[in-house]
Amino acid sequence: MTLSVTNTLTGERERFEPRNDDEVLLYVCGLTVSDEAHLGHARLWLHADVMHRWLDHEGYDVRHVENVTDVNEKIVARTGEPGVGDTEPEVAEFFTSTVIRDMRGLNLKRAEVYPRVSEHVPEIVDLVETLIDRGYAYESNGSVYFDVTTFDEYGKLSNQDVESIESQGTDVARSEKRHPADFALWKAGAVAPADVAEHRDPDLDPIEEPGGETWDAPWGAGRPGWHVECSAMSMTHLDDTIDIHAGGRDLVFPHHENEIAQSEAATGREFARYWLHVGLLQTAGDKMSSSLGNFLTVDDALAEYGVDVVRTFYLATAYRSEQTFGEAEMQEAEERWDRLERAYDAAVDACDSTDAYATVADEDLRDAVPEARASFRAAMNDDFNVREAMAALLELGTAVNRHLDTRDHYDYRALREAVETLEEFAGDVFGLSLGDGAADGGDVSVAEDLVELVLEVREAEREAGNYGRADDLRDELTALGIEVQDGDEGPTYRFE
RNA sequence: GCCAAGGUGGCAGAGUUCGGCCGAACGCGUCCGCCUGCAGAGCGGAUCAUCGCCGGUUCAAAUCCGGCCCUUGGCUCCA
Repeated sequence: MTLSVTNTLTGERERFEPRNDDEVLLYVCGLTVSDEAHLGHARLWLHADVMHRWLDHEGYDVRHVENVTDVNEKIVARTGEPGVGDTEPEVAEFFTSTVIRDMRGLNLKRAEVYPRVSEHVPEIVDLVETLIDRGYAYESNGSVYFDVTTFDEYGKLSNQDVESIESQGTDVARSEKRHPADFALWKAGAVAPADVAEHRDPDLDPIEEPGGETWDAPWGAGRPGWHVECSAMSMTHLDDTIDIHAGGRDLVFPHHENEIAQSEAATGREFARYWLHVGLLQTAGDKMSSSLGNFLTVDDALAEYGVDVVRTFYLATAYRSEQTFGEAEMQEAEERWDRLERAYDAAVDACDSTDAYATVADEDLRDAVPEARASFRAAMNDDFNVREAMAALLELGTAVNRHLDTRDHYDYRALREAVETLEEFAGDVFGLSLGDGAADGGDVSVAEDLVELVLEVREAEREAGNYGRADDLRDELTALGIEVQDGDEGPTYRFE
């Protein structure tokens, strides 16, 4: 069973064959740290994370690099905001710290490195010089532009002709360019007040002076253009040619198109073998976007739903499709996650119970485990079809529940294999926290003792026929986030 | 206008790469049954889809071909 992926470059599903048999170079286009991350950004992170985890699981050594763009007009636009920072580096550092907090909160596997643009200016300057030397770029008025007419394959990623691409940039920039589709590799000087005005909070004082960091270059002081960073950092930290370059679908043009042009023009080699693009998160018809103001931050979402529900939400849709965010969708995610976790918990409890016998065999459950494993692997290898893979896990959960429901004595071996399968796939590959649901803060053991004490009292009331009192106790526990379930062998409970 | 991605049941959303296992998955919702003092969870069952429209190819199409309609994204900062 081999992995196949949908490559934007060819528009087709292709068998995934990395440059080296056992190593995958993965570059993820990270975000510009000019604001807190929202659920749209997190969707890319989650899918990149699951890809990383799956490749890991399949035995590849994954070298994952994810950039942090800390040089940008929008960051300059926020300088002087109370509590954020006075300079471009301060603002960038502030939001970078929130991004790292969010990534941890989402239980993402760490990338090998999170390179910052501000620390790679020398590499960027080298790249620009190379492009000028090789005749692909030209200096104009202190800025440097990539000449799209010199790169025959320009437009190959987004399937466009150079002539059909409308001109980019401001009037000033256009006047400096030879071809309207040429794009900036280096911008002369600091950021002009006019360039930040549209990003500036109208309640704050407008920025009057040119701002932001500048660096010296052979063409004079200035700032990197907004596409070179990824080329330079990808080649610096990985290689001239990498295996997977992932990003949001909105980056196909111009960002990724320009990355290909500048990288391949500079090295003469293929820049990335597989281009994977994650569909955008929609909210009620529109994409979720900072500029539209219709977003929920990662931090708020984690506080409201918890990491497992948020991850399960993303696992409900294949990465390349668009996904809709809404209250109903989050509730469904909660149900799905609860269902999976309950089945897992039930299987663990059954394994530990005295009804689990080594001599009992349930062929249905024994068959269900390898079936689930095979389905999961097939789904993941089919362009990371996470929803299909989750379906396999949920079906295994149903098989476990059915076994527990219909048998007096449990098949220990089959249950143990089911538990291990869920831990391996739902836990390691999907990054869900099975088995440690109550482990987030507080003195859990005391809490458990107290709950059990309350339940003992409640049982006494039930036996005495005082159901009203018993129901009150249950309601109060529910209000505290403790779900009580009465079964044949007394009550069980779990923390929400 | 140009480029791209989509249009599948009440919702959400797989399946389209390699046509038949799709009489359409998983889940949510609704209804019934089992279980239960009740509830919940679980299990069983039911409900619910002429797979955007029209035409074509084929023994066979959600899946291939052609045309059309609609939605979203990109072409300006954007994951």
